[in-house]
Amino acid sequence: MATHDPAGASTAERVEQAALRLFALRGFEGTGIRSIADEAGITLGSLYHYIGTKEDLLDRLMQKSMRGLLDPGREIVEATDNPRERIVKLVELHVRRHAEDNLLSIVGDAEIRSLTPARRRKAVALRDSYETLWEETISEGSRQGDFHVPDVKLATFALLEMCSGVAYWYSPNGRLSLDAIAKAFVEMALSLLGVDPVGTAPDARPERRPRHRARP
Amino acid sequence: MATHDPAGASTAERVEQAALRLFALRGFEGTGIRSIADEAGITLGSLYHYIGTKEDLLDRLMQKSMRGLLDPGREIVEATDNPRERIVKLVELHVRRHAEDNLLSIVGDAEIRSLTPARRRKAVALRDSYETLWEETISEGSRQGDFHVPDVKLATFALLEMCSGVAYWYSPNGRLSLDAIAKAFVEMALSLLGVDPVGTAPDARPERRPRHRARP
DNA sequence: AGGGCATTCGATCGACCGATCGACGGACGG
DNA sequence: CCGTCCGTCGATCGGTCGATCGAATGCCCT
Repeated sequence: MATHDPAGASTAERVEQAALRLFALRGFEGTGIRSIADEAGITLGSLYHYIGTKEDLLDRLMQKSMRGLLDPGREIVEATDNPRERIVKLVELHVRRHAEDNLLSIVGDAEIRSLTPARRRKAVALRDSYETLWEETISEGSRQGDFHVPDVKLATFALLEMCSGVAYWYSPNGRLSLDAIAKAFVEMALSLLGVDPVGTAPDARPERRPRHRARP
Repeated sequence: MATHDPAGASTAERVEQAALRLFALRGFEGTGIRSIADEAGITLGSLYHYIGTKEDLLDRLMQKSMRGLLDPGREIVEATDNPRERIVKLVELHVRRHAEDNLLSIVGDAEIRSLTPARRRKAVALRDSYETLWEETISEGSRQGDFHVPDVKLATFALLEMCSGVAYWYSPNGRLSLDAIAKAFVEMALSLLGVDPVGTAPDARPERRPRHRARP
């Protein structure tokens, strides 16, 4: 029942985790089905009682990866009016998922190309929907004068890409806690968006430090 | 002599370009040597008069990709004192190369994992050297009070990643010119770094617009 | 105790993988 | 006019790929 790699995981869960590790490490094409079976501790014949084809397995991981971003992303957009608050929550979501589920995120981001056309189209559609959440938020924020970016689409791509990179270097044993990392990325994102340092919170927080740039 | 895919390219050049296209599109492991031969317009047997092994071919592309960033990057660092000017030039270099040589950049960024350990170590060392140029620039800029970032290393990763993303969507026929894209990324990078809007150039340019501007 | 079913296994399939080889050919220098 | 040699080719190597199948096993429910 536990979703996070319990010691006594079922075989199906071990298979999925094994595939995830290997796909993230060596890529889909670079991973043989025998390696997956080995990593899961079963034989090749047994493996095929859990996966349909190798691509079915990838497709399921892919869906899981994108759903884990798109669904909470939509909730955020529906629940938040203010573009500034929205982008803060979107960045936090994106960074946290790319850190906590870094393997799934790597596969989701990098292996779209390994899907056959029909499935790739669906995956691309999901990704586009997710990116649209960001783009509309940034566009709205620019329209309202909260954000100041040279180009909405470029800012969207830049922001998404910079947050996705977390998946490639995050380690739970690293120098910074995930909270600290998320906070830093929110700060950098707002800065990139040209958000006026003063003022999201209407209730004035007196302890706010100068954030960036001490304007003399 | 032309370096950019002349119509009458030599066979060796056609082979390299073919491999580059395919590695960038399908990945190293996802590309068969027969596909490379086909794409280059020769037979499999002939192919092996130009490449050593498939990995030799990748390694050469890899070196080319990293050298194309590291060498000019070092020149910039040596020629520029001011961290602000330095980072502007580094961003321009990185974005321009990831756009103009997007296939080579994609392969260089994504296929390090496909190299065997000895070669991978060398490639990683080159990449680390390049990233150090950025990190030291950002660190120095922070020390001098020009930049204001939550964390130097996080800012380095964020900046590099956001600029690398250009390789995946740039098209010479796109909505924006490469000059415009580079300019926008410089602007976003400086904003992310919390650079004070006023004043890089000591010689006061009167026509400087309000940086982020509200477009009428 | 026994029936039924999910799970596992080893053997095996044809296709494709990266890589090698000897033969052919034609352009060019002597 | 002939020998040399670089580039090209088709054939072929052993190995690995993804995928399938029937038989054996273990477990649960009745």
